[in-house]
Parts: sequence; C-alpha cells; structure tokens
Amino acid sequence: MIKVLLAEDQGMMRGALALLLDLEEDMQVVAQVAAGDQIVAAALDARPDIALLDIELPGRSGLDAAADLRTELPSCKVLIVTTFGRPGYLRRAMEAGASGFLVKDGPVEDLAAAIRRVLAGERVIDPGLAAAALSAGPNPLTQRERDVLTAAVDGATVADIAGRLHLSQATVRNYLSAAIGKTGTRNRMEAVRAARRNGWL
Amino acid sequence: MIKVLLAEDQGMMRGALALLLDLEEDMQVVAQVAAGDQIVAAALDARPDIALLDIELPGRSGLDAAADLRTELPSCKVLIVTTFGRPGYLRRAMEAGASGFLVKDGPVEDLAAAIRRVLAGERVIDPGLAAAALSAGPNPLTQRERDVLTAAVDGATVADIAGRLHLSQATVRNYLSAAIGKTGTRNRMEAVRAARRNGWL
DNA sequence: GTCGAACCGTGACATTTGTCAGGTCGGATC
DNA sequence: GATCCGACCTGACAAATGTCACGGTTCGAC
Repeated sequence: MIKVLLAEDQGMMRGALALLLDLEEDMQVVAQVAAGDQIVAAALDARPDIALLDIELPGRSGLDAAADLRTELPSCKVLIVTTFGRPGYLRRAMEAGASGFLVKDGPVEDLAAAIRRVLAGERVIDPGLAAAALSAGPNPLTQRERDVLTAAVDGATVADIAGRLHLSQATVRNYLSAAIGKTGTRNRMEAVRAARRNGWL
Repeated sequence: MIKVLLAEDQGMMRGALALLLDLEEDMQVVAQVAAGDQIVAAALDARPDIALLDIELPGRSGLDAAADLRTELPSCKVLIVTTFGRPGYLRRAMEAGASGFLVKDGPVEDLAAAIRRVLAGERVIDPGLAAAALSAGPNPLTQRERDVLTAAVDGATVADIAGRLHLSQATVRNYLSAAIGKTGTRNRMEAVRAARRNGWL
C-alpha cells in the first residue's frame, strides 16, 4: 500500500485529489496539509512513501519544504504538483531533490501514474517543460536583486522598498535597473512579470 | 438524475471534480469544457440542469457566459465556482443571473450540497463574502477607467496604452489618475491590484 | 431644456523612475 | 597578490508618471 501525503492549499482541490487517490486500490492518503510549514511535521508523524507538494503555499514554499523533507525523512519521495510550469521552479525542484514535477493542466490519470513511476525509481518530468528550463538558463538575478524585485510586486515605491530593506533609495534604483536590464524589460513591472514567469522569485 | 456541465480550465481540477460528481448516485457530468467560449454551445448540445462555471477562463469570462446561458438556455441554473472570492465578482455573478457562488477554498462536500440546494431553488452564497460585497459597494470605475487599468496590468507604458486604445497620452494619464484617486492608491500598480482584489476588472 | 456624468482632449507642473558613471568594501578564486 | 564579483553607496541627468485646471462633446434623466 502506497502511503501519500498531500500538501495543497485549495480545499476543494485537496479534497478532490484525496478522494480520487483513495479510490486507487494500492494507495492511501495518510496526511493532508494546507500550509507549507506543516509538511515536515505531518510527514514525520504519518511516514508517507511519497509527498505531493504544491509550490505556492502559505507559510513555507513547497520547494523549501521539499529540501527539508529530503534531510528529515529521506525515505519519502517528493512529487511537485503545481499550477505553474515555470522553468525556474523545475530547476529549483530538481535541486531540492524532487523526483518528479507535474503541472495541474494535464488529465487526472497522470497523477496516479506519476506516483507509481516515481515509486518505481523513475523521474517524472514534462518533456516540454524540461526543454524550456534548459533553454531559459539559470536564474541570472542575484539575491539582492530578487529581494528588491519581490518587494516591488505590490506597487511599492522606491522609498517603500528602501525602508523595508534598509537600503538607500539610490541603491534600490540601481538594483531595479540591473533587474530590468537582465530581464530585458522596460520597467520594474515588466521585470517583475518576466521574473515571475520564469520562476525566478 | 441531475445533469451537470463543468467549465474549468485546469485539467486536473476538472477531471477530479467530474469524477467526484459522477460518484454521486443522482448526478452525472454530461459535458466538460476548458474554455469560456465553448460553454453555450456545449450546453445547448448536452442540455444540463446546472452549469458549474469557473470565472477566469480562456476565451470568455465565466460571468459573461453565465449571462449568455440565462438567455439561451433559461432552464439551466448557474453555479459559479471560483478560486477568488472577490466582492465585485459576486455582484456581477448575481447580475448575470447566477443562482450560487462558491469559492474553491471550502471542502469538496460543499459542492454536491450546493448543487442540490440550487436545484431546490435556493440561492447559495457564502455569508462572509456577501457581507464583504455589500460593504465594498459597487464598482466606482467607469468603463474607460477599467479599460485603461486592464491595459496597464502587464507594465505597459502610457504610450503603449494610448496606442492600444487609440487615445491621447494625456487622456490615458487622466484616466489613470482618476482610477488611482478612486481606489485610494498611490500609483497605477497599486490601483491595478486594488481593482483586481475587488473584482472590478 | 437643463443638468449631470461619461468621454476625450490640452498644457503646465512636481515628483518618481530609470540610467549612467563613478567609488568602497569583503569574500572567492586563481 | 591580483582579479573578479556582489553588496552597498553617491550624484547627476533624462524620461516617465501623476496631478491639476481647464476646455469641449454627447447622451440620458428629470
């Protein structure tokens, strides 16, 4: 019997997937969590064979939780199941030790199949997405550039960001300018969108 | 037997919900579509008793499709099932003739229950969300202000927007300024976010 | 027929933003 | 030790943005 942990913040999605997986004769959902910072504790308690992790979760990113899981419970495989097939996400998932990366666009049948393949030792990755991740290259942004960009997502002014990050306004502008240059965009909003699309934030 | 139409762009979610509803003895999913502009055609073909519509769909908004359905197939009830419980969405859904408004956060059991209640003639609306919709008030933005704001979401410059909407740059700035004023924000990005949060776009 | 509201425009102004050319400092790497 | 790179900073400049006051048209409501 395959024991599954399910981390997904959307209640309806979580419930539907749990119900669906429990219908499989050889699978059983032994833990369900809605927040990223509950994943490790729930896994240590329920001892699943595999963890299905969404990426964008409240509390802690599924990618960070995946890395934690690899050290805290190495016997548990990790399968990332996410809405957004972003190149940077895939790259980070692999670096975090995930065994598979599935986007929620595909048919439901893929899910149980992916679980079985991962448990059989395979790596499950969408071929098109893998190609996109390779062609997109690694994240060109430095840590500080990411910080400044993420602080700019909600329309904060330079003064806001400078205050939040304890930087000079001129420095913030320089980082923003660098990020705009590296993303090949024209202003901070385009830079934010480009960085998000690639999973660089 | 309750015949259900399902409109949802995320394949995994759509499949899981269909499977789940088909498990109910008195329900049957007679049509599944992934795009908003296929809803009416599919409904006229399959003649469902109720249509579950997501709002943010490719092709055509679920809210617009709901209005179409009310005229093309009045016997079919509409239940909006969406990720985002935005006040403006709820208001528009009611104006479009929807019988219910459900957010995907809640437990799956709510879905079948909501369908049955709608078919029984009830209106199904989250009480907290209804209160929020009332307190938020109606959409204060004019049509043109909405146009300009939506054209600004991707970080387009004033010149871009003016070109896309065939307006003078000065006019665009005036509309943006008005939208910023009405939303009580400080710049166009905050205005966009505020308008989106309220479902005014 | 008057009124208000939405629509579209102009011109001028202060502020914010993006760019560029510099400089300091610490930690890798060779 | 020289050389890179990233983290910080400064100052100055042009461009974009946001605000304001003002004008005009159209259209529906009262």
